[in-house]
Amino acid sequence: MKIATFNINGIKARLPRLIEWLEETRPAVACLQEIKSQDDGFPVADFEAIGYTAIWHGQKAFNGVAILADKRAGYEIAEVRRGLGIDGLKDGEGEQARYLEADVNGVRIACLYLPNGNPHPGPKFDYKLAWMERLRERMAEIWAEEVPAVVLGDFNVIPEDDDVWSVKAMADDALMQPESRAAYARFLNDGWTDALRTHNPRGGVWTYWDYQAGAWQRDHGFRIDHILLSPECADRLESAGVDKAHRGREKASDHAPVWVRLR
DNA sequence: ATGCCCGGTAGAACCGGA
Repeated sequence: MKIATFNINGIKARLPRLIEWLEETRPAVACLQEIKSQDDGFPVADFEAIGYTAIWHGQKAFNGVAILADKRAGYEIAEVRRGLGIDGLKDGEGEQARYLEADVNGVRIACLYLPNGNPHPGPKFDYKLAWMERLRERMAEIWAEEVPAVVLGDFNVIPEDDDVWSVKAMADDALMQPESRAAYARFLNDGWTDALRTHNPRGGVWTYWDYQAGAWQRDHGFRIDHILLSPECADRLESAGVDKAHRGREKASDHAPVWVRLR
Protein backbone atom coordinates (compact mmCIF):
# COMPACT_ATOMS: atom_id res chain seq x y z
CA MET A 1 0.00 0.00 0.00
CA LYS A 2 1.65 3.18 -1.23
CA ILE A 3 0.79 6.37 0.67
CA ALA A 4 2.07 9.74 -0.53
CA THR A 5 2.08 13.41 0.43
CA PHE A 6 2.52 16.28 -2.01
CA ASN A 7 2.40 20.03 -1.42
CA ILE A 8 1.20 21.00 -4.88
CA ASN A 9 1.19 24.83 -4.49
CA GLY A 10 -2.08 25.55 -6.28
CA ILE A 11 -4.31 22.86 -7.70
CA LYS A 12 -5.46 24.88 -10.71
CA ALA A 13 -1.92 25.66 -11.81
CA ARG A 14 -0.69 22.15 -11.04
CA LEU A 15 -3.51 19.97 -12.36
CA PRO A 16 -1.80 18.53 -15.48
CA ARG A 17 1.36 17.74 -13.50
CA LEU A 18 -0.67 16.24 -10.66
CA ILE A 19 -2.72 13.97 -12.94
CA GLU A 20 0.49 12.89 -14.66
CA TRP A 21 2.12 12.04 -11.30
CA LEU A 22 -0.93 10.05 -10.13
CA GLU A 23 -1.04 8.01 -13.32
CA GLU A 24 2.71 7.36 -13.31
CA THR A 25 3.08 6.40 -9.64
CA ARG A 26 -0.46 5.30 -8.80
CA PRO A 27 -0.42 5.76 -4.97
CA ALA A 28 -3.24 4.09 -3.05
CA VAL A 29 -3.57 7.30 -1.03
CA ALA A 30 -2.35 10.78 -1.96
CA CYS A 31 -2.52 13.65 0.53
CA LEU A 32 -2.36 17.12 -1.01
CA GLN A 33 -1.53 20.45 0.60
CA GLU A 34 -1.82 24.06 -0.54
CA ILE A 35 -4.60 23.38 -3.00
CA LYS A 36 -5.34 27.15 -2.77
CA SER A 37 -8.89 26.52 -3.89
CA GLN A 38 -12.35 27.04 -2.51
CA ASP A 39 -14.43 23.90 -2.04
CA ASP A 40 -16.58 24.49 -5.14
CA GLY A 41 -13.52 24.97 -7.33
CA PHE A 42 -11.98 21.57 -6.56
CA PRO A 43 -11.56 19.60 -9.83
CA VAL A 44 -12.96 16.31 -8.52
CA ALA A 45 -14.11 15.19 -11.98
CA ASP A 46 -10.52 15.18 -13.24
CA PHE A 47 -9.55 12.73 -10.50
CA GLU A 48 -12.60 10.53 -10.97
CA ALA A 49 -11.74 10.32 -14.66
CA ILE A 50 -8.49 8.51 -13.79
CA GLY A 51 -10.05 6.27 -11.15
CA TYR A 52 -9.48 8.29 -7.97
CA THR A 53 -11.98 9.35 -5.34
CA ALA A 54 -11.37 12.41 -3.15
CA ILE A 55 -12.34 14.50 -0.16
CA TRP A 56 -11.15 18.07 0.25
CA HIS A 57 -11.14 20.99 2.64
CA GLY A 58 -10.43 24.31 0.97
CA GLN A 59 -10.58 28.05 1.47
CA LYS A 60 -10.11 31.12 -0.70
CA ALA A 61 -6.61 31.74 -2.06
CA PHE A 62 -4.52 30.05 0.64
CA ASN A 63 -3.91 26.73 2.35
CA GLY A 64 -6.33 23.87 1.63
CA VAL A 65 -5.85 20.11 1.91
CA ALA A 66 -7.24 17.03 0.17
CA ILE A 67 -7.09 13.24 0.38
CA LEU A 68 -7.28 11.12 -2.77
CA ALA A 69 -7.64 7.33 -2.95
CA ASP A 70 -7.31 4.88 -5.81
CA LYS A 71 -10.89 3.72 -6.19
CA ARG A 72 -9.96 1.59 -9.19
CA ALA A 73 -7.67 -0.43 -6.88
CA GLY A 74 -10.42 -0.80 -4.30
CA TYR A 75 -9.64 2.02 -1.86
CA GLU A 76 -12.45 4.01 -0.24
CA ILE A 77 -12.31 7.16 1.92
CA ALA A 78 -14.38 7.66 5.07
CA GLU A 79 -13.90 11.17 6.46
CA VAL A 80 -13.20 11.35 10.18
CA ARG A 81 -12.47 15.02 10.85
CA ARG A 82 -11.77 18.35 9.19
CA GLY A 83 -9.87 21.01 11.11
CA LEU A 84 -8.11 20.74 14.45
CA GLY A 85 -10.37 23.24 16.17
CA ILE A 86 -7.90 26.10 16.32
CA ASP A 87 -8.87 29.59 15.14
CA GLY A 88 -6.91 31.59 12.59
CA LEU A 89 -4.18 34.04 13.46
CA LYS A 90 -6.30 37.19 13.28
CA ASP A 91 -9.06 38.07 15.70
CA GLY A 92 -12.41 36.80 14.49
CA GLU A 93 -10.86 34.78 11.68
CA GLY A 94 -12.24 31.26 11.32
CA GLU A 95 -10.11 28.16 11.18
CA GLN A 96 -7.65 27.90 8.31
CA ALA A 97 -8.01 24.85 6.02
CA ARG A 98 -4.96 22.91 7.16
CA TYR A 99 -6.12 19.54 8.46
CA LEU A 100 -8.16 16.65 7.06
CA GLU A 101 -8.43 13.16 8.55
CA ALA A 102 -9.98 10.00 7.14
CA ASP A 103 -9.97 6.22 7.25
CA VAL A 104 -8.87 4.50 4.05
CA ASN A 105 -9.41 0.73 4.10
CA GLY A 106 -8.64 0.50 7.81
CA VAL A 107 -5.70 2.91 7.91
CA ARG A 108 -6.16 6.29 9.58
CA ILE A 109 -4.77 9.07 7.39
CA ALA A 110 -4.12 12.54 8.83
CA CYS A 111 -3.25 15.07 6.11
CA LEU A 112 -1.83 18.36 7.37
CA TYR A 113 -0.35 21.66 6.27
CA LEU A 114 1.42 23.19 9.22
CA PRO A 115 1.82 26.99 9.45
CA ASN A 116 5.14 28.27 8.13
CA GLY A 117 5.78 30.53 11.14
CA ASN A 118 7.92 33.21 9.53
CA PRO A 119 8.96 35.73 10.53
CA HIS A 120 10.54 34.55 13.71
CA PRO A 121 10.03 35.75 16.38
CA GLY A 122 6.49 37.09 16.18
CA PRO A 123 2.80 36.18 16.25
CA LYS A 124 3.05 33.90 13.22
CA PHE A 125 5.77 31.89 14.92
CA ASP A 126 3.70 31.67 18.12
CA TYR A 127 0.77 30.45 16.02
CA LYS A 128 2.91 27.73 14.48
CA LEU A 129 3.95 26.43 17.90
CA ALA A 130 0.35 26.52 19.17
CA TRP A 131 -0.75 24.60 16.09
CA MET A 132 1.91 21.96 16.71
CA GLU A 133 0.78 21.51 20.31
CA ARG A 134 -2.83 21.12 19.16
CA LEU A 135 -1.71 18.58 16.56
CA ARG A 136 0.13 16.65 19.24
CA GLU A 137 -3.08 16.41 21.26
CA ARG A 138 -4.96 15.08 18.25
CA MET A 139 -2.20 12.57 17.53
CA ALA A 140 -2.50 11.31 21.10
CA GLU A 141 -6.22 10.76 20.54
CA ILE A 142 -5.51 8.80 17.37
CA TRP A 143 -2.85 6.81 19.22
CA ALA A 144 -5.39 5.92 21.91
CA GLU A 145 -7.73 4.51 19.26
CA GLU A 146 -5.05 1.92 18.47
CA VAL A 147 -5.71 2.07 14.73
CA PRO A 148 -2.88 1.83 12.19
CA ALA A 149 -2.19 5.49 11.47
CA VAL A 150 -0.16 7.68 9.14
CA VAL A 151 0.23 11.41 9.88
CA LEU A 152 1.68 13.13 6.86
CA GLY A 153 2.03 16.40 5.05
CA ASP A 154 3.98 19.64 4.94
CA PHE A 155 5.17 20.10 8.53
CA ASN A 156 7.27 23.18 7.73
CA VAL A 157 9.97 21.91 10.09
CA ILE A 158 13.56 20.99 9.18
CA PRO A 159 14.16 18.36 11.89
CA GLU A 160 17.98 18.12 11.90
CA ASP A 161 20.99 19.98 10.55
CA ASP A 162 21.56 17.27 7.93
CA ASP A 163 18.06 17.89 6.56
CA VAL A 164 19.15 21.19 4.97
CA TRP A 165 21.71 22.09 2.32
CA SER A 166 23.05 24.99 4.41
CA VAL A 167 22.47 25.43 8.11
CA LYS A 168 23.93 28.92 7.93
CA ALA A 169 21.62 30.10 5.15
CA MET A 170 18.51 28.94 7.02
CA ALA A 171 19.62 29.63 10.60
CA ASP A 172 17.13 32.43 11.27
CA ASP A 173 14.21 30.72 9.55
CA ALA A 174 11.18 29.56 11.53
CA LEU A 175 11.55 26.13 9.88
CA MET A 176 14.59 25.25 11.95
CA GLN A 177 14.30 27.21 15.19
CA PRO A 178 14.97 25.12 18.32
CA GLU A 179 11.31 25.51 19.38
CA SER A 180 10.06 24.16 16.03
CA ARG A 181 12.46 21.24 16.20
CA ALA A 182 11.60 20.48 19.82
CA ALA A 183 7.88 20.36 18.95
CA TYR A 184 8.62 17.96 16.07
CA ALA A 185 10.89 15.84 18.27
CA ARG A 186 8.02 15.45 20.72
CA PHE A 187 6.04 13.60 18.01
CA LEU A 188 8.92 11.15 17.70
CA ASN A 189 9.35 10.87 21.46
CA ASP A 190 5.65 10.03 21.66
CA GLY A 191 6.45 6.97 19.54
CA TRP A 192 5.78 8.04 15.95
CA THR A 193 8.32 6.95 13.32
CA ASP A 194 9.73 9.40 10.75
CA ALA A 195 9.65 7.08 7.73
CA LEU A 196 12.02 8.99 5.48
CA ARG A 197 14.59 9.41 8.25
CA THR A 198 14.41 5.68 9.00
CA HIS A 199 15.36 4.93 5.41
CA ASN A 200 17.99 7.70 5.20
CA PRO A 201 19.57 7.87 8.68
CA ARG A 202 22.38 10.14 7.53
CA GLY A 203 20.02 12.78 6.12
CA GLY A 204 20.81 14.65 2.91
CA VAL A 205 17.38 14.05 1.40
CA TRP A 206 15.33 17.10 0.36
CA THR A 207 11.63 17.51 -0.35
CA TYR A 208 11.61 21.25 -1.16
CA TRP A 209 13.65 23.50 -3.43
CA ASP A 210 12.91 27.22 -3.62
CA TYR A 211 11.88 28.69 -6.97
CA GLN A 212 14.38 31.50 -6.38
CA ALA A 213 18.12 31.89 -6.80
CA GLY A 214 18.54 28.71 -8.84
CA ALA A 215 17.92 26.56 -5.77
CA TRP A 216 16.83 23.52 -7.81
CA GLN A 217 19.79 23.69 -10.20
CA ARG A 218 22.20 23.98 -7.25
CA ASP A 219 20.35 21.33 -5.20
CA HIS A 220 19.80 23.88 -2.44
CA GLY A 221 16.92 22.13 -0.71
CA PHE A 222 15.68 20.87 2.60
CA ARG A 223 13.33 18.31 4.11
CA ILE A 224 10.03 19.61 5.50
CA ASP A 225 7.45 17.14 4.12
CA HIS A 226 7.21 14.21 6.51
CA ILE A 227 5.41 10.89 6.95
CA LEU A 228 4.94 9.75 10.54
CA LEU A 229 3.90 6.17 11.23
CA SER A 230 2.18 4.57 14.20
CA PRO A 231 4.02 1.47 15.53
CA GLU A 232 1.79 -0.93 13.60
CA CYS A 233 2.50 0.91 10.34
CA ALA A 234 6.19 1.28 11.16
CA ASP A 235 6.40 -2.51 11.47
CA ARG A 236 4.94 -2.73 7.97
CA LEU A 237 7.29 -0.11 6.43
CA GLU A 238 8.81 -1.58 3.28
CA SER A 239 10.31 1.50 1.58
CA ALA A 240 10.16 5.29 1.55
CA GLY A 241 11.29 7.90 -0.93
CA VAL A 242 10.99 11.23 -2.72
CA ASP A 243 9.85 11.55 -6.34
CA LYS A 244 12.62 14.08 -6.89
CA ALA A 245 12.48 14.10 -10.69
CA HIS A 246 9.02 15.63 -10.57
CA ARG A 247 10.50 18.81 -9.07
CA GLY A 248 12.50 19.31 -12.26
CA ARG A 249 9.60 19.18 -14.69
CA GLU A 250 7.92 22.15 -16.37
CA LYS A 251 5.45 24.03 -14.19
CA ALA A 252 6.41 21.95 -11.14
CA SER A 253 5.53 22.64 -7.53
CA ASP A 254 8.40 23.81 -5.33
CA HIS A 255 7.87 20.61 -3.30
CA ALA A 256 8.41 17.04 -4.51
CA PRO A 257 6.07 14.15 -3.63
CA VAL A 258 7.10 11.96 -0.67
CA TRP A 259 5.86 8.41 -0.22
CA VAL A 260 5.99 5.22 1.82
CA ARG A 261 5.14 1.68 0.88
CA LEU A 262 3.56 -0.43 3.65
CA ARG A 263 3.28 -4.19 3.56
C1' DA B 1 21.53 44.02 2.75
C1' DT B 2 17.91 42.75 -0.35
C1' DG B 3 15.68 40.23 -3.75
C1' DC B 4 15.70 36.56 -6.87
C1' DC B 5 10.30 33.03 -8.29
C1' DC B 6 5.73 31.48 -7.98
C1' DG B 7 0.30 31.22 -7.46
C1' DG B 8 -3.81 33.62 -6.40
C1' DT B 9 -6.38 37.53 -6.65
C1' DA B 10 -6.99 41.74 -7.90
C1' DG B 11 -6.42 44.86 -11.06
C1' DA B 12 -0.94 46.75 -6.50
C1' DA B 13 4.64 50.62 -5.45
C1' DC B 14 -0.44 43.52 -3.78
C1' DC B 15 0.17 39.18 -0.29
C1' DG B 16 2.05 34.76 1.41
C1' DG B 17 5.02 31.33 0.72
C1' DA B 18 9.78 28.91 2.79
